[in-house]
Amino acid sequence: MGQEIVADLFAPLDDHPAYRQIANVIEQRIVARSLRTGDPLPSEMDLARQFGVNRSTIREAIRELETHGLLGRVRGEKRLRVTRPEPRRVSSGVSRALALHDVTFLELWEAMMAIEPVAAQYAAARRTPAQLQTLVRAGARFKREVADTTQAVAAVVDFFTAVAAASGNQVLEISQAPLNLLLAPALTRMIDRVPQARARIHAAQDKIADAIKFRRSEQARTWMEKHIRDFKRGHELESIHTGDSIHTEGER
Amino acid sequence: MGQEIVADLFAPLDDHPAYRQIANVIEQRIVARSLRTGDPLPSEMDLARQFGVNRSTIREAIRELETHGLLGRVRGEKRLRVTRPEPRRVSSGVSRALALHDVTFLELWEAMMAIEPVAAQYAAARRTPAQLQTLVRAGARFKREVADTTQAVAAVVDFFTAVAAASGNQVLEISQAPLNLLLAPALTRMIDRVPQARARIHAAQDKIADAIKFRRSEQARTWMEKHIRDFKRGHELESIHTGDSIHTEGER
DNA sequence: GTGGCAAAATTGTCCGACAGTCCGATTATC
DNA sequence: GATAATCGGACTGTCGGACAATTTTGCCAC
Repeated sequence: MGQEIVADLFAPLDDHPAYRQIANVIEQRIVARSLRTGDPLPSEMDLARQFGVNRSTIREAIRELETHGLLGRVRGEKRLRVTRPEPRRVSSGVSRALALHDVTFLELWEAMMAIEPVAAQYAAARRTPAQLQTLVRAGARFKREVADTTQAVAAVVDFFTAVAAASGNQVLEISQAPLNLLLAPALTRMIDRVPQARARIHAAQDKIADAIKFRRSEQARTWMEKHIRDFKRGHELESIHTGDSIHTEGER
Repeated sequence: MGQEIVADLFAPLDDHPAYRQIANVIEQRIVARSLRTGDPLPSEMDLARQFGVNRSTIREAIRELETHGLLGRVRGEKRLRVTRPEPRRVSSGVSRALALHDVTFLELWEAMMAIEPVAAQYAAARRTPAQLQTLVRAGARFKREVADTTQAVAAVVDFFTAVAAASGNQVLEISQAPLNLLLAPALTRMIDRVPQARARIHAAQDKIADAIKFRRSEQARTWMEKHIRDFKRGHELESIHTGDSIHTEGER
């Protein structure tokens, strides 16, 4: 705590290995749009020649970009091409990170309170018919599958995803996505232990979907707020929670 | 657009290459906490032996996990160890994704409106003295560097980061982080063209910092709202914007 | 232009090698 | 006895070459 803070005279020079440097160079080309989405990447041997390194090195660099979702290949194709990172892919990384950081339910809930109502509000204003439909379908699916916990939880997640997608705001959408994967385990426990949860969720989804359907922004927002608030009450009711972490306990 | 949507009967089996399979296996071990944070990974040759593949293959798998931030090495060390993905690292991936998706300023702004005020509110309630200090420092830095656009913008970003960090909510923090990298370019343009921007930013930061200092949640939230709203006005004033995309135009 | 086919190119994986460096143990020094 | 210098082993980063499987391409016939 009380250690002396002295401005270091020299910054630690971190020598990036070649594969990382190469990855960075290519990445910059992509974000600078010098390589455009859909463009095929030169062959590995070609890249190796251009960068003056071995093919193995190139491959390691490429792996890096591939996992970032900046490179990918269309099914059945061999050549890599520049790809736009899909929200789903990116968000899964975020939620994995959050899970490893042992976020509490309260943290998740607060974030949901911040994002979901706003998303619902904009969704009411901007949803397309198609978006409305997937949203309604998710609601219907929940109603149909109430009995099957796994399915029901998946439907809830889909509902939130649909709302976010309908918001017509990519930033909100991608901000919301990671919350879903965190919500699932918590919701699963809750929905099993709190009897009235299912009914309340169904009712709320109905109201929200209606509001979005009839383009009532304020209502959509308000109902979504109530909906999320309910989650917190449900979680408190569940109350026999062993720990604070959302994360399902790993084995010793 | 109007293409038929039929639920496929069979999912296309994509034969994951070995390096991907291996990456998945190790990743699952990590999220299941069977490999715990800080644990050193076996040597590449050892892993190659265990998985029964060549070291090159192992290396490609490892690259994948390394870029996800699940593996890393402490400076100057050679062996990889299991790491917790840092918010910054993860968020940079998200904002790169968003940048490639050509988010508009409005989208960014709406997301900021959703997240930042809430973060400020919780920050007022929960900030530690240290967090308050870094926050105040960022504000001071802005004041000091108003003349230098680059520095000033960096200070603004730092301010937001500090607020989010002080919120004591990891989910909010990690949700907020990507917004910063998107904000920077937009803010840079704005701050240069709208004369009164700097003064207003400074005033707002002062108010927000004060509210957080004296633990006034509502004030913190309200002032942050005003602050963000100002950005939108600034952006409208700037108005000679060539396109909607935040992204600085890439060359042909 | 279309279809079909063989050749060339490309990817995934393997093997072996070597310099540079980090780590741990051993030995030398105060 | 504690600390500092030294040495060998273990690893990583990178390289070169190789090969099967599969995709892409060029070409020819229709």
